[in-house]
This record gives sequence, C-alpha cells and structure tokens, in this order.
Amino acid sequence: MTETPKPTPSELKILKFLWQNGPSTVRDVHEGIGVQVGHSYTTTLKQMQIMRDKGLLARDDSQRAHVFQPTVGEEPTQRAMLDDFMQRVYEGSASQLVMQALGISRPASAAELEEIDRLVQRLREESRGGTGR
Amino acid sequence: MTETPKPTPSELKILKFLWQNGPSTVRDVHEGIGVQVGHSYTTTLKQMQIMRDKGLLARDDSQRAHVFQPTVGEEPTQRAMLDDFMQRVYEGSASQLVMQALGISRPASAAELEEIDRLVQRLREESRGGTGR
DNA sequence: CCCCAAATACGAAAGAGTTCGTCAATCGCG
DNA sequence: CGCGATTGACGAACTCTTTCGTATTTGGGG
Repeated sequence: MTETPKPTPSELKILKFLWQNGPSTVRDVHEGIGVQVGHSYTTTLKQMQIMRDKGLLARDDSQRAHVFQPTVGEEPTQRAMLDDFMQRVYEGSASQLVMQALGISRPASAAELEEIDRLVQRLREESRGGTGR
Repeated sequence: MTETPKPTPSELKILKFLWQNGPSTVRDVHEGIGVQVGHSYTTTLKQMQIMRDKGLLARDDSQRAHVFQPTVGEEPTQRAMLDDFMQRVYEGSASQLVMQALGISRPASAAELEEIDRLVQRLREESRGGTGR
C-alpha cells in the first residue's frame, strides 16, 4: 500500500506547475508550460488525463473548464524520486550522493551551506547518542 | 560536444558490473547480473550490443568471446545523471537536494557525516573568500 | 574431418511515454 | 435561436526501452 508516485519527466513539469500555482485548468497549465515548448493544447490535455488515470491528479468537473490539482505533495514525491535515484545510482549511499552533489556546480550560497552545516551537526549529535530512530 | 552519457536503468546495471569487475565477456555479465533476475543470455547480449552502438561500451573481438569495457567512467556518469536529476527535480538547487538526502533513511554513519562535515567546512571557506571557481 | 556446444547477429514484439489530429459536446454572444 | 469558439474524449502514430526467439558462425574434442 506504499504510495510512492514516480512521475515521468513531463508529468513532473505539470506537477511542479500545479504545486506552485494551485488548482488550475488545462488552459492554465498549457499557457504556463506547454506553449513555450511548442506543444499543442491537446498534448497538455492528454497528459493531464493520463495523470488523472494514474491517480496523480484529481479533477473538479463542476465547471465547464475542469480544474485539476495534484493528489500528491511535492516533498513526498521528491523524496520518493530521490530514494529511487539514490538506490539506482549510488547503491543507496546518501553520503556518496551528497558528496558529489556538493561538488557540483556552484549553487550553494553561504546561507545554504550554513543551513546544511546545521543539519549535519544535528545528525552527528543524533548519531553520537541516539538509536538512530 | 559535451560527452554526457545518460544510461538507462538496465544499462546502468551493466556499467556498474563492468566498473566493478573490469573488462568482461557477455557470459561474465550475464552470470553476474542477468541470471538472478531470470533473463536469458541473449537479453544481456543484445543490451550490450546496443550499448556498444550507443558508444557506451568498447569491444575487443580478438577472442571468440568478445570482451567489453565501458568507454565512460563511473564518476563522470554519476555526475551527469545527478546533474540532470537535480535539474529536473530540484530546479538545480544542490542544497535542497542535499538537505533532503540527509533526511532520508539512516545511512550516514558517523564517519560519513564527518567526511561531509569536512567538505561543507571547506566549501564555506571557499565561499567566504573565493570567487567560487 | 565432423559435429556439438558456445557465441554472435538479427528481427520482432511488447510496453511505456510523448505528441498530435479529429470528433463531439457545450457555453456564450449576437 | 444559432453559430463560433472553447473544451474534453479518444485513437493513433512515433520513439525508446526491454526482452526474447531464431538463425548463423566458429572453435575444439572425438
């Protein structure tokens, strides 16, 4: 009964839009992300119908233009995808993934590094004394 | 001209075997990873032929049983996959990915956390003074 | 030398994901 | 009321991935 949705790349784009903009019509989503990549309206529509079939989206059809929203939260979805990715690529080793992620590009600002630092310190505290949950 | 191979899941399994075991025959790979998932020999063979067509593997056919090896290193491949994943799921934010990875499961041992800590400290030093490479 | 087992080549089929065209329903404006 | 534009339903085509069956080649033991 594990609810672990693993959206495809284009499904993820739509989910991201809905997470950010709240319940939206197909038109909204299409204008938001479909137009600039040159998709036709029906492409976006079909995609969202499929996602509804899969249970990724819920639909309110009380209006002529149906309103869609995700049935899954952003964070659980990211976690599930990350978990799968970590398993496939890093044999499940979070630390190896983290090390490589921190070496990549230059996105981590001072504030972000500080935040990461706090988290690491907290985890080290826990690992020192605690049972590890 | 960016060489960024993005292997599929089953391609990655084969690459992992070859990275770990060095140049191998189809038989080797099949015994190593194909058998226990119930694949037939030709499945492994075909997969490796395709990977060679894609340029992921090189082949030495001086022996009757051809010997394959990866044309790509493990780390660059992981980096490329991680970069893509980070882009798709976290809008390119390494710190967000790291935060979530550290929150996942309980894989980070004290030693690993310490190693991460050292890296974070080093990055903070650099970010304090440097241009960020 | 001949045959069998091992190996490779090749085509095909099934499944998933993505994109689009056509058709039907419906709402609102003139 | 009727027509045009908007919307939704649906099927189909195309690509990519994965899996396998069959055919062909080849090397070594009897």
